[in-house]
Amino acid sequence: MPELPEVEVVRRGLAAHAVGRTVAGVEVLHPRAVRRHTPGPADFAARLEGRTPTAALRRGKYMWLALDDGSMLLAHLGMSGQMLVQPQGKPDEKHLRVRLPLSDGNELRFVDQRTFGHLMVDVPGERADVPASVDHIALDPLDAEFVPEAFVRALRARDTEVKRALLDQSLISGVGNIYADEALWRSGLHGRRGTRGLTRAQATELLGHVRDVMTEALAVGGTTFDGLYVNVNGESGYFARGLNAYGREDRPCGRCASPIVRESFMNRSSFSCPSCQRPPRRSRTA
DNA sequence: AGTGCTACCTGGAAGC
DNA sequence: TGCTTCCAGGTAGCAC
Repeated sequence: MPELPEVEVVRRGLAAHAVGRTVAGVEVLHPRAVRRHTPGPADFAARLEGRTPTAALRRGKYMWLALDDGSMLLAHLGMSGQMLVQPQGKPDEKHLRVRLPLSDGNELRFVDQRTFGHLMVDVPGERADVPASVDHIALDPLDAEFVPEAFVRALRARDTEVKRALLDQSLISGVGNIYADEALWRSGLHGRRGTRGLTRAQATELLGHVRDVMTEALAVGGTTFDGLYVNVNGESGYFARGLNAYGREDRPCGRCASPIVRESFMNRSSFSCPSCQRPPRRSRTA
């Protein structure tokens, strides 16, 4: 499940293996992969063919290739998306959705089992260097322009639950279910705590843990791609190690040994320590 | 305006 | 063994 660190690994791979090559062809094998490109697959292909990426950029979980005509190839990996650079002629992956042969003999492949991810050709939005479709996405905590104090202020001004806020990409981007649970565990906060009840110190500490957990995962994830194979695979690397809460139901908390509990939250699972992360005494909305 | 809920999708795991 | 059901979760769009 790609969150910010995994997407950053892929961005680096694209910077190394796609930038500077010209798109020699476009093959959309599954139309759903370009569903956000509203003019359709044929237009998608026409806008890409002959273009040359000049840079690989990212905000939160979105990444894009800046193209030599000022447009952008925007990609979101969704739940299961992968961007691969493979030699042309190598057998197709089972869930190959889009193929982009490049001028150097390799090809960019978008592989996505669950098809929550997508590609589109976009135009610049409010800022010339960010696609219009990414305008509504907040800066991520690893962005040089991210202002911690502004985030802390915005978080405390929200009237919602703290985990919900962490997952809100218009407040802070790049955080998904896994790193939200990990940052909350490190902070000793239950995800159902209200944002209004957080002190400035608590909010600042939480942000610090978000940054730390992402930075640590990036350091591990960075080892998963080598050579021409640019991989983002949620199962590899960071998944196996370093997680203190996510996916650890019934296993002992690393701080107090209480069994980690799983709760349903926003139609997904939340993992927390019942002792270190006390739930709010009453529902926020009660 | 801001918050919250749900559809979208596939295949491996778990249940019977 | 083979079938059915559950589960994973990021995001847009819509309901309230």
